[in-house]
Amino acid sequence: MLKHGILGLLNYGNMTGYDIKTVFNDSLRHFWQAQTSQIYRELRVLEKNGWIKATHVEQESRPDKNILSITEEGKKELMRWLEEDSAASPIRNPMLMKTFFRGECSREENIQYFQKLQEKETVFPEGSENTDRKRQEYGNNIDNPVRALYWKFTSDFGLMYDKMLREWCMHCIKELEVLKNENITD
Amino acid sequence: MLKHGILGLLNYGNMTGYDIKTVFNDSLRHFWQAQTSQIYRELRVLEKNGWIKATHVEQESRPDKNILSITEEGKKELMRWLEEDSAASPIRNPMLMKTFFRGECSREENIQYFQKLQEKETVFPEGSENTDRKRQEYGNNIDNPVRALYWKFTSDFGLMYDKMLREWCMHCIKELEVLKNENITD
DNA sequence: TGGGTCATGTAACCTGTTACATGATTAG
DNA sequence: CTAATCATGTAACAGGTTACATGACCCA
Repeated sequence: MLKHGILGLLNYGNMTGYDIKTVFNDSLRHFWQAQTSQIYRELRVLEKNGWIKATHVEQESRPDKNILSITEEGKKELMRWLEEDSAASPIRNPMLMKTFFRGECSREENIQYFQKLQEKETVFPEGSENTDRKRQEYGNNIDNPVRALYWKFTSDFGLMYDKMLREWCMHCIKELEVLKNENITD
Repeated sequence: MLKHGILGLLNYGNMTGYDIKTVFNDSLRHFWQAQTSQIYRELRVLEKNGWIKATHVEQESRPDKNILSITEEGKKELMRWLEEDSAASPIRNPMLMKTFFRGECSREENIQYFQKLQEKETVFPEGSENTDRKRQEYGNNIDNPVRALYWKFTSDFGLMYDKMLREWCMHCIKELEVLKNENITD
């Protein structure tokens, strides 16, 4: 997956490994994160597959860099991946795993637990005003309007997810509050 | 994460590795999936940590089995994990990764793409009637009402997620349809 | 007679995390 | 003076996937 993400970014234009890391961890962090160590490892594989090529550039006031560019083979592979009918994403949600077993803790503790969750497990923890500003900035920075639209789609998903998460937390809290009133003895 | 999930299940009662696999892949599949190979590997680690112990039971008409049970140390570790203020789940969404780069495909293809997504990427692909029935069955099968409630919470999350996913897909399709009408030339 | 269930695993591989390592320049 | 930025990685480990392997019993 990361392989094809990197390929997609290099299809937008040439970059260094450092640039790729920056784009993932700044602009795309609402759907993917990647460590530097993993990026450089995948880059080696991509190069071995003939999907990208590296051009070494010497610099004076900065460390030397490798400028990566996508090859024709790489573009083919990118399109193959995009059009391929991929399997559904595997379901594995650490937050729900813990929630499931939280029945072992007291109801009061769990009301607090859900209150914290709705702040902590959000895609955009910065608050909606801040997120709106970042969204506008990013939209203006992309020259290609179609690409800007698809970025917005992924970002919309994040906003809708966060809204749903808050609603779910409030729903769980409400059910726990009902229990409280029904049953005086905890 | 899987380690503590297994610990949580063994806290409910003794089980074999096979039972654990069945519970994960049947009743808990809406938030976690695990391969047999991984389960048996983790069981060895849990035993090495002294959190569970195994009792070998010989059988005649069935293969011998190892009945796993949680130790006092294991219960402590389970509670430590439950109460620990865990980090937010890492954000890594393969579906959004592909969506982001789908700008490279035609608008028509992408309308179809989103139409498929809302069926394919759901937590409960069986349809809501079927899911409702399974939810009731499961709820009735758990003798402990608190545990049944927390199972329902995780299952509610799945239903709300699926609803949100469908809304998001429809939202994206709508925006693509608007583009169609604005711009006659694709 | 063929497929599902019970029951155990191993081996190789791929993906992601954590910690470490270097080092100059530049902005506050 | 200190922190951030640019720029590259390695090593070890943890977690998850895929493929393989065995074998009896039971039900249709």
